[in-house]
Amino acid sequence: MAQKNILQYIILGLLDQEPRTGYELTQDFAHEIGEFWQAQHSQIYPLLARMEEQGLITHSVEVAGTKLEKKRYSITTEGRSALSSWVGAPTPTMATTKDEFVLKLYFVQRADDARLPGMIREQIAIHQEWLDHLEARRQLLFGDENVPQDQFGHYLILDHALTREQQYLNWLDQQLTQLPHN
Amino acid sequence: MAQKNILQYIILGLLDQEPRTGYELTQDFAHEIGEFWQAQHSQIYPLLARMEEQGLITHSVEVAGTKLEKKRYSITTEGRSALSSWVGAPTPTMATTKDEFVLKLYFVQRADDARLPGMIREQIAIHQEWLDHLEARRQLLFGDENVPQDQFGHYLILDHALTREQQYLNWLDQQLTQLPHN
DNA sequence: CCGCACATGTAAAGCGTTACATGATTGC
DNA sequence: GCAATCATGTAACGCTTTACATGTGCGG
Repeated sequence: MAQKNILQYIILGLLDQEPRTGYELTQDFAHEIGEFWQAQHSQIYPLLARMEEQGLITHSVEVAGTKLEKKRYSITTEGRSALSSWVGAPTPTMATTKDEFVLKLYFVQRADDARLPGMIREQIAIHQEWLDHLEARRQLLFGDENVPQDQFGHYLILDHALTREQQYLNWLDQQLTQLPHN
Repeated sequence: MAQKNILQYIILGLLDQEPRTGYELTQDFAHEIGEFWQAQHSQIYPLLARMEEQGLITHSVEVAGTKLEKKRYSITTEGRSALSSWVGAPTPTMATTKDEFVLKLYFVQRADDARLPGMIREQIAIHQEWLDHLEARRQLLFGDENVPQDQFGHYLILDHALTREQQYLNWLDQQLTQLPHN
């Protein structure tokens, strides 16, 4: 019910690239993957335990310093097979976007509403900052490379996120300039 | 916690336009607003009761036929004030997107993966259908009108959704043609 | 030695979907 | 009469976020 544990497959995909600790997975969600899926450590740690029970992953313990134990998880054959059938399966459900700002716009009935310019400018600032972050990230990871053979998937989704943000900003700019007496 | 009951404000916004029954609100989510937020009747009816307890809305009973009682809800002064401060408040959180397809792309490491063309074509079909639906909707609601003074918010978010879908489709098309030996 | 990042968990609560449940109205 | 739609609810379950909780390692 609810949704269908997509998070599990994301974790499998990440562990398929290389073994990781729960903490490192959490970082990935905070940075890399965060454009397309969000998850906190409080969701990740219990899920890792459940996935290990199901035989999708295993872990080995690393000791850092003198005491600190890290659990480094890796994907099993069974896990690799589950990942593969997820990727190969049809994806009939569209992306769901929950955009609070756009909803607020819906309830602004009149084009001359005094709040509109401020609301739009606020969003422009937020999305501009995000776009800058994404561009820096692409530069860092791929430089001026055009279409890398390696890490192709990563390149793809960064490109997707960049295109999306650029379009969102364009749209906001356009709406701002088209407002009455502005 | 979790999220901050945005649904509540959407309902207030809809009731601010005109009084509605729970059933009608459910229809609105299935059609109008469904592009931007989803909600089932099982979430709506309990929330209406809670909102009435809080004094944000009230209802009067209509009898259809001989027995069937409908509860028609309307917004109160208090509700109108809550709605207004929501719209006026900053919206610091960006839209969150959950896109299962793009995630799958992330885990396709190589550009020559045999599954890619099929995966992308499937998404093109889905998004094309959605775009057609949105265009029909704009035509129906606004015809060839350019920027309506009335229903401005509705026009805005429809335009936003259209722009977004168009960009998504462009991106998919571009990726498909740029695949190796294709 | 202090602060920040690293590292791993659990608890509580709300959000959201699917399923269960019931009955009335309307048009054919 | 029968089916589709109108109309209103509850229950169960899983997903997601926020908060609570604890301890180690490392660099300045």
